Amino acid sequence: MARISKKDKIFQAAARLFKEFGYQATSMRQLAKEVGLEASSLYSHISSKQELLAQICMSEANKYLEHMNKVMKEENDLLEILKNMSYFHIEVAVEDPVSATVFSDEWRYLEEPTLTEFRNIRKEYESRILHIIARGVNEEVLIDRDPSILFQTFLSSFKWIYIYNRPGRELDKEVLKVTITEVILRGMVK
Amino acid sequence: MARISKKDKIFQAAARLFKEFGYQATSMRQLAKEVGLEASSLYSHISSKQELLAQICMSEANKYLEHMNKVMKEENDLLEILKNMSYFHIEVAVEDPVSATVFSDEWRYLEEPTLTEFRNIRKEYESRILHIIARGVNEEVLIDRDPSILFQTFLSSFKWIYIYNRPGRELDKEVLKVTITEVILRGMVK
DNA sequence: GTCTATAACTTGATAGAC
DNA sequence: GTCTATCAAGTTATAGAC
Repeated sequence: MARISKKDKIFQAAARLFKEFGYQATSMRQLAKEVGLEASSLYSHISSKQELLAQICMSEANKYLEHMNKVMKEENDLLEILKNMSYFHIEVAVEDPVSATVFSDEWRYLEEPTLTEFRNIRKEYESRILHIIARGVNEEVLIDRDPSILFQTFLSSFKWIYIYNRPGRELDKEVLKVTITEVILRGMVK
Repeated sequence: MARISKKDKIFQAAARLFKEFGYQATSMRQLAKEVGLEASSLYSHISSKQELLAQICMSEANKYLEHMNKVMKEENDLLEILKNMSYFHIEVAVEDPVSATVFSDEWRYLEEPTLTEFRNIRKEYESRILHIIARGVNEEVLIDRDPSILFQTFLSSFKWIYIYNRPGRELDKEVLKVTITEVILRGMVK
């Protein structure tokens, strides 16, 4: 007996294809072939192609926000929070590169109302990191530069991992965590 | 009399649409409307949709490689080369965000043989930067960490600019250059 | 060079037999 | 739940009148 349902299989295959070819370039027929069905049979399990993208993006977005909530409750030290966020981003990028890529690159093909919902969650998440960085600048823990620029540079440090880290040239997760976090924090810390 | 040809207008509009909606999601009808023509009339100026993407990506790729060639001839100091590369990436991202986005995000929809050609140019470009960083590690100018990770983190520092820097919230180009370059070099330099 | 008309095909999704 | 058959709409690109 299969431990994962056919519906889950479809979602996993969809994420894989959305990552490899992009949402727009992935057809339902292609997805069906991937899970051993005819295209029409997919609609016994899901309601639309858009539903696939929506669920992948929203569950990923919530994952980041939930982790943030947890960290902010448990940790007060500014640099520890940033370090933790860095580690978490790298952890997700290495452990679930497929969902992370779709979340990062394909969300723009979300339709309303999911698009707005997604944007709101991401904005909430990002504004909290920005706020932490701005605090770091104020408290003279971080260098005295525009917090928005520091924030964007910080976040962009993680965005190459899920693309680069493909089978055959895997980088060690712990080395990635330590190295990237070291570089970006050394760059920003006073 | 128009200073730019209709063909150039088409290419500019195509880049704008490819950036905003993605290559796959942009139709020739949409592009035609943008330049005030019927879709079929576009084919008096260009031979295919693919040609539009190919020219945008290849000319952008060559731009980076040419600049690299120039810098490597004029400059020997390792840190000066990295600083120059950083400035150049930021310059391009601010001055021509449209082409830079298409180059960065839409190249994967290139078809053969252009896809291979594009990959080769990019690989050549990247391997030279990687080589410089590896030299920096060897000569103990940069921190003793995996050069590939330093390289990818370096390059990713610039990838948010053309997305973020939209009309209405422009960041000052010189401030961007100084700040991002400072952060990434402080992080990597011993 | 631009148009209308259309060819040739792919798309997401549905109807209904089994 | 899965299939075959199909729909309606969209796609890139071409043919040929003007």
